This record gives sequence, structure tokens and C-alpha cells, in this order.
Amino acid sequence: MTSASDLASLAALLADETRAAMCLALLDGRAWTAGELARHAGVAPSTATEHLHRLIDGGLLVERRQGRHRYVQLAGPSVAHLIEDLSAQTAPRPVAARGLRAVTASAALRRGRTCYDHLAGRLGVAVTDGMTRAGLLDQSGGFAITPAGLAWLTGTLGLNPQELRPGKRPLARGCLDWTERRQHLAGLAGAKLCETLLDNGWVARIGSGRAVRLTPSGKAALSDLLGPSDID
Amino acid sequence: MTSASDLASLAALLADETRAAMCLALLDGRAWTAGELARHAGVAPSTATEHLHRLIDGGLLVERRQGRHRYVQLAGPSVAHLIEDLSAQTAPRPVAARGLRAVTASAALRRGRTCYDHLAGRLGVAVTDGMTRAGLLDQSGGFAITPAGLAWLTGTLGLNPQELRPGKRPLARGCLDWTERRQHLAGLAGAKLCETLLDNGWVARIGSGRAVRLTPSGKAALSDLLGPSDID
DNA sequence: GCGATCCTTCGGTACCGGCCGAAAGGACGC
DNA sequence: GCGTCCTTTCGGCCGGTACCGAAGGATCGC
Repeated sequence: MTSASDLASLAALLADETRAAMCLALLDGRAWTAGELARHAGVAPSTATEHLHRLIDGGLLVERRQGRHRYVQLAGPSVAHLIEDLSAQTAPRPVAARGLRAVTASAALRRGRTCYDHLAGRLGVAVTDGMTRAGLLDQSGGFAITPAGLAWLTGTLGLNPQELRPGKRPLARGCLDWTERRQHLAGLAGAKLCETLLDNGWVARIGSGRAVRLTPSGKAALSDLLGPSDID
Repeated sequence: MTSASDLASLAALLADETRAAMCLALLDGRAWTAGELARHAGVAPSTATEHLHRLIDGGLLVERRQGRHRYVQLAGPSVAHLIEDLSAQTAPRPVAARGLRAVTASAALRRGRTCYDHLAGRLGVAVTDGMTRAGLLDQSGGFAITPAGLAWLTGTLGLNPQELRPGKRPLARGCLDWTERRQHLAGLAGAKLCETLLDNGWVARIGSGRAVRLTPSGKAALSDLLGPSDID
């Protein structure tokens, strides 16, 4: 019965605060350099190297060496989902941000952000709810895109039907939002939807982090497509 | 940014082989005594006590003291789901069971077992597939019970509609099977379905563990309800 | 009450693993 | 080639923690 040791090894990868901070940072879906992660986690570069080795050997991260930089990234959506799931399981903590900068930054994150490759925060939940109200998404029997929803994605939004074929990754999945405690749309459809909203300029990134905001044109477009809502 | 330490603390609970073995054993959904878990994990009772303290303080387990026994149990479906998710993420390992007893036991587990409170293994996947073919379950757009599926559960199977109302727990969820690498039905519907199959004598537990088998009457009933299939 | 069983508390030991600094290895730009 | 920047390797320190055995409640059956 050595599956226990497998489970323990996997959990051990996330059981260190420094590695956990790195993985949470990588949840934005982008590739970070080793030095950036070291600074973010507050450890020496040599320490970061060791941690990255373990995370890569354990299959949670993949690396791409480019010149004198080493870029690392989450190994895939399933890893991102795993980390989000674990985060959601942690007890909700009272936000005790100190200072104005920290407060506004955390408020922005709660309002809207990306979660690996799809939308999360109040914005993500609002879009998910809007789609549910419009009959595009079924949350009563589980979590699935309806036939009308598929037509909406490929027709109205103009997504490529070929790219929405569920292969290894399911078309739709609920992802528990750790600020809203509600489900939002993840999976293939969630990723493609987020990509489209960014491409159309309906949602824009704030700074260089995970926070995003709904643009005025996006607000108009979404209330047109999904009906009026209180998305801010 | 102390959410990293929360994540690390949670992961640390599962990052020890002994605690991992305990949690995997508890995945059968039953309550175990501290002594049983100690023997199962191969440690002294005093060591087991310390581990159980940590797991309970961390919210993964709940305890019920009864006489001189202390029964512990997984804290809920979300914890079970978390552990299953982590297990599914570990690399598939070639089964190297030694001895006839171990081989037949592991074959029985692969054939059919309970996963916390629902069916898993080839049996669980076969039932899930049968329901999908019969239009009771939608796996093309995500994972959800269809209206026909809900009618089937409450009508044909005679489940109480009141008990199938999704509250905190979703009605249907896909649970990745770590032997079959396929999704099977979990969530409220999966639990109630499993309960009904056991109550009807269509599925019976083998010995005292997680393994289950389809009875002859169950084979007949399921092929009647879901159409012919290669369930063994 | 008394032994048996189950669990817990408490010391003490050993080991794993995270951390750093110093020095070395590569890659870039000039 | 040469300095600079990013990363890695190595040695050494230190704290946390998993483990056990022995002793001490707690509960049950008789």
C-alpha cells in the first residue's frame, strides 16, 4: 500500500510556505523567472532553486530555459485546479490588509481576477450567474454548458467549435471561488471565454498581476448579451 | 499574504505518510477507532494519537467519543473529494501486488468499491456510462444530471425529491477514478444512488473494506434499467 | 473492586528539510 | 575578452517533527 507515500509526497510539495507562495503566484497562469519567484516569496535565489527543483520533479511545474533565464509555469489546468481546490478548503480568513495600497489591491482582486486561465472573483461569479439565468449554463443538476450555451459560445461569441471539443479537459467545470465561496465557470469553455473577453477589450488586466476589471464597453456588451446585472 | 501559510498548513496535514495512510483508509466513509488506524498505519498508539490530533485540529477529521473508544471520520464530502483529487493527481503506478491474497483483493477493488459515499471502480464507471447512454446524465457539456435523470432517480428508483435538493453539496459531480482514469458520478445523486443500490441488495459489500460487488439481482436490475452493458 | 482494554501525556532521540552565504557556472551586451 | 546579471552547487547551521516506550487516566466486563 504505497499509494499513501505517493499522496504524502505530493502533499509535501505544497506543505512548505515558500513553495505554497510560489504556486499561488503561478496561479496567474503566466511563466515566472526563478528570481522573480525568489523575491516574491522572500527567500534567497539559492533557496528558490532548490524549491523549484522539487516542484518540477514532482510534476507540478514545467520549466522553459531561455538564455540566462529559467521560466517556470504550472504544469497544466489540473494542477491549477488542485491548488485552487486546496485553497478553497482553507478556512475563510478575515482580510486584515494593512495600508491603503494593500487594501485597494485586495479589493481589486476580490472584484475580478483570473484564476489560471479563466475569470474569478465577483466578475467571474457574475458572468457565471448571468449565463445560468440566460439558460446557457445548467447549475441545477450539476455543472454543464447547455446546448443553447454551446450555440451562444460558437455563434454569438464566435468561438471556434473545434477548440471547444472536450478532450482530456472537460468543457465546463465549476471552480470554487475562494473569495466569493461560489462556483464560477472553469474548464475549456471558461478559458476560451476569458480569452475572448480579453481579446475584445471587454475585460482588461490591471497592472501586471492577476487583477482584472470590466471595461465600459465590456459592461455594455455583457449586459447586452446576458441581460442587466450588477457587475461593477 | 498569509494565504500561502494556510495552504501550506493544510497540505502539511497530508504530507506525512502515516497521516496519508489514515486518510486513505477513512475514504471508505466509515468511522475508525484510533487503535484500528494505528495498526493500519503501522505505528504505536501514542503516535497515532498525535496524528489524529493534528488532523482534527486541521478540520479534516471529526471525532466522536464513545466509551473507551474514540471514533474518527472524515469531516465531510468536500474533504473526501479533496483527498481523491490529490490521489488522482499522483502518477499512475504499476500495481505490483505480491501474493495471491493481495492480487485478488486489489482486483476486487478495481472491479468495484465505494469512494467515501458513492460507487467507484469499474462498477462506478459502468453505471455512470450507462446513465449517460440512457440520457440521464450529460457529460458532453460538463457533468450534470439531466431532467430525465432527475425523473429517473425520483420516479423509477423512488428516491425522495426532498433529499435531492442541492444545498451546500452539488447534485452531481464528476469524481476522477484513480484506477479507471475516468469520471464517475459523485455528489448528492451519487451518494443516494449508492445507498439505494446497497439497500436493494443490488450491490453488496465484500468483507469489511471498501470493495463491493454487483449481485446477480443487481446485474439483472441494472441491465433492465440502463440497458445491456458489460458490467461484471 | 479488579484486571483488561483503549487511549493519552510526557520525556527523549534521531532525522529530515529549509535556510543562508560563498563561490562557481552560463549567457548577454559591449 | 570582460563586466554584469541570472542561476546553480555546496557546506553548514538549525528548527520542527515523527517516532517510541513507559507511565497514567478512563472505561468496560465481571
